[in-house]
Amino acid sequence: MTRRSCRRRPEVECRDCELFGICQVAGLGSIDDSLLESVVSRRWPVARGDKLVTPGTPFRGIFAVKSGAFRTLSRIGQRVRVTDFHFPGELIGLETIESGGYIHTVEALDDSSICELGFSRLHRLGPRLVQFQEQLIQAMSRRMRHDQQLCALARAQNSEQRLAAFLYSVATRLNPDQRPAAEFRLPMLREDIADYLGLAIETISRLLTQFSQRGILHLRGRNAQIHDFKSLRALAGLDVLVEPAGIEPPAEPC
Amino acid sequence: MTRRSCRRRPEVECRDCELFGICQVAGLGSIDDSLLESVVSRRWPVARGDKLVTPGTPFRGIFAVKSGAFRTLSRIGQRVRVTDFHFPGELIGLETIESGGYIHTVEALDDSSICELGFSRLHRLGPRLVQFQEQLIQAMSRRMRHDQQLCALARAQNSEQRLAAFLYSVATRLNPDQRPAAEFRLPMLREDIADYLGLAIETISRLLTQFSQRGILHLRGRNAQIHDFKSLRALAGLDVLVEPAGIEPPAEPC
DNA sequence: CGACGATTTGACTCTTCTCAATAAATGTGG
DNA sequence: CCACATTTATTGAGAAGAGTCAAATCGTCG
Repeated sequence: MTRRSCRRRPEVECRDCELFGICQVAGLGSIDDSLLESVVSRRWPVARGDKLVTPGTPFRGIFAVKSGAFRTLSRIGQRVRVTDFHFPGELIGLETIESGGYIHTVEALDDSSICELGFSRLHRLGPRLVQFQEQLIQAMSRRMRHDQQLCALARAQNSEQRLAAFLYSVATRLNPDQRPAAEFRLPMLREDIADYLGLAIETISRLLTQFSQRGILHLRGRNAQIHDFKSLRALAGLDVLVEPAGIEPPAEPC
Repeated sequence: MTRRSCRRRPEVECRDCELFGICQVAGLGSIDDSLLESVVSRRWPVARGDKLVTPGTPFRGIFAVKSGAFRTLSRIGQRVRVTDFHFPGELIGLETIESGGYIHTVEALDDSSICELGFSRLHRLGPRLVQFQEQLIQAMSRRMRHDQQLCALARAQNSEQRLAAFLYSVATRLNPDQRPAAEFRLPMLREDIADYLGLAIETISRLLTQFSQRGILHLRGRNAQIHDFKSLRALAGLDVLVEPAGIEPPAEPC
């Protein structure tokens, strides 16, 4: 295996993938491996810049990012904007199950690889279909909660909080153990971040310089280093006053 | 039937409710009505200001708004903010299926009523469980798509677009036929809107005055009238250039 | 090395927020 | 049903935040 300079292409382990519960139902790692193979297409490579789906692509199944990163482009009125990012272990296409066709574009930000779970082959699961659906419902529910939190942060009052929350989120999602990485590679352009957060690219740049000067984090090109997690969390509005353990909060709003 | 002045309390029809597909599986309107009754608690009244769930409430099932309106309050860091609204026909609690417990507060903005679908009684569906789950997956998928669109609009560059998109969304969601109503009652305070959109309450107020002066819409207290749908859609960034019918868009980003 | 795209920085403008003061609504009790 | 108290909404003025345009660096890749 060749690798260029320090660029590894980390691949998420199946047990850290949102598809895992679903793959397990299909017999992942058991004697029933052939069942899994017949439902999930594993590790399909996607080159940087390639489009996984475009508007009009019919829904055939959901994808799980195995390595790399993707961005979703959506048409908002006359303008095309970045509306989502997808990192290893995350599912793509959940919002399209019902409608039957994609309305946006999903594009690889890096050379990536994905697994695909074909919905047309689900009948092969036979009596395991109920368990499969259960797993899917749980994955969707988890995702909805996550999206809601992210969405709330993206609506935050000021740009500083939005960017801090975004970086914290990316640092966390790029790390298999779901804790923010101290060092990582930002797969998207400043322009993508600006677009996604609804800010000007110059604002992003200035904030990054400022964060760096304050010793919170440092971005050199695409290489990111977080120096002060506590401050970053605070900026992002993620810090919660530590409640005395064991004491239930009263039945008051949040 | 008595009604106070012009204030009806419109109740959504079952066929316009997101729970409908699910209720149908359980035999809504068929000879099997008793099955439905044993799974869905129908038309439970909730007084204005009452909390449907608070942080720590265990998940027992999902709710469907039958009449009235609700808001979701979430703790974002130190601050409690409005993160969602729920109108007749919409489901509440989908993001909590997986985690087992609510982390936010859902509060009635008006006297309202809801149906509850208890998850502990699902086994009574027997062999229909597969169809039930199918319906639930579709409802969740639909909701994810909707939330994504809303979220993208809420991140819009300027306050004018955000507010226009919000009002258009509310006008649509308050109307059973899913087209924006020309006249409706805004169930939430300006403060709720400001909080939800991440804007100052004064900004909301000024924009509303401006919209009114431009003849787009008029808000007197809580009574809203939309005069110019086209302009409102344009402001909200919802206008799409009409593509020549029958011609597929090229495989380009959106 | 050199060219091109990406990012940063500066100067200036426009938008949105904050604080303060009114003005409407809404609710309450007589 | 009216007067008063309270909450909610609007308006104004000045300050801070974020956007725009233009120019200068930085980085990457052939």
